[in-house]
Amino acid sequence: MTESLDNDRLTAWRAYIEASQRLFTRLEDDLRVASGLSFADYHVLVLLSEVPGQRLRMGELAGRLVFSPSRLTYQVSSMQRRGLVARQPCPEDGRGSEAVLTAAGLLALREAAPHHLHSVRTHLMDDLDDAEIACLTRIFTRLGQRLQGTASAAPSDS
Amino acid sequence: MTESLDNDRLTAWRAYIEASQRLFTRLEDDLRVASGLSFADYHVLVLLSEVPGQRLRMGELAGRLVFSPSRLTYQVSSMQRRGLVARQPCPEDGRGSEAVLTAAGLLALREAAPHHLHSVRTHLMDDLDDAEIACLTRIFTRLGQRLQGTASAAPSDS
DNA sequence: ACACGGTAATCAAAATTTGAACAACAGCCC
DNA sequence: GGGCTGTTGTTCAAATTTTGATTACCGTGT
Repeated sequence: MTESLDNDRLTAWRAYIEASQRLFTRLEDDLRVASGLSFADYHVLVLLSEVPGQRLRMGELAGRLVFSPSRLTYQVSSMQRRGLVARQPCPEDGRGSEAVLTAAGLLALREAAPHHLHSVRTHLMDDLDDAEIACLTRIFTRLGQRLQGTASAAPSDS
Repeated sequence: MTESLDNDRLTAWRAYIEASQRLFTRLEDDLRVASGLSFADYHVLVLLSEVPGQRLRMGELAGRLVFSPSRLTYQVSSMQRRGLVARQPCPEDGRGSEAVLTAAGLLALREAAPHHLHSVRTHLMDDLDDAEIACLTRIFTRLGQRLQGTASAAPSDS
């Protein structure tokens, strides 16, 4: 039973995974140097800034960040300590709580965004032509949607 | 000076990063369930298995894995405990040491590979047509090469 | 041979992440 | 209302990762 990928696909896979690893590392370094934020910090700020009321339920936030619940708790606590977000009990559901963007958080985001976007352009986007952008978008949009639904762990057979 | 990405590029960037995050998480889960190996374990085994003598210097290995030196030390120690690799002093350079693939390690790789490749196919590759494969390869091969050389942290201006 | 500046890897302590167990609450059936 | 059962978040301990020294060794110059 040939479970292996053909050569072209294997090549694609390896290139993708290694370059992505390098890219993420590089972007995170740049971001930390420029603004003292981690990638996760930045991502939280972006998500909160884009939603009406600048607030999000913990679970919702965890889902979008692809974070485990306890990791999110830690992340938000850390940002709370630094004044970037506040934590408030959820009005509609007494169990829940929501993270709210603070003025300081918004400021930090405004401050960091130009550097970060510049970094993304420099390391990735400026090197891609329009066709490649389109291709990238198509592939990963589809992939993202497909991975949303399915549950984890589908061992091939055995 | 508009440092922001145009809309198409921003969309591409977001799709890419979120889907990649999800994909890596999923693949790692699958791999762990199927064979008890972490992604890093697997990657180490692959790299070692492909090189003549099945051995690699610590630094070389760290470079390819995009790991910090001390993380690699920990990783290799862990695999050594489980018998997947051995650690040997480097003949040519008394400072160095090299990780060597053991029989058990090779076996573990042979055992895990079909599951993992199946997983990669299922979650990513089977959904891509030939043009997309080609595009993916082109983009990330180029990116990987470009990121090899450059040093980190290039703050935009300030 | 001996000291010097530089590199490879490890070690110890601090920070982060995971996974299991837990507390507080919602929604529902009786 | 009172008792289940499933959610939502948090907490705690253990495992992992990072950071900053520290050790051992190379190559060079004296």
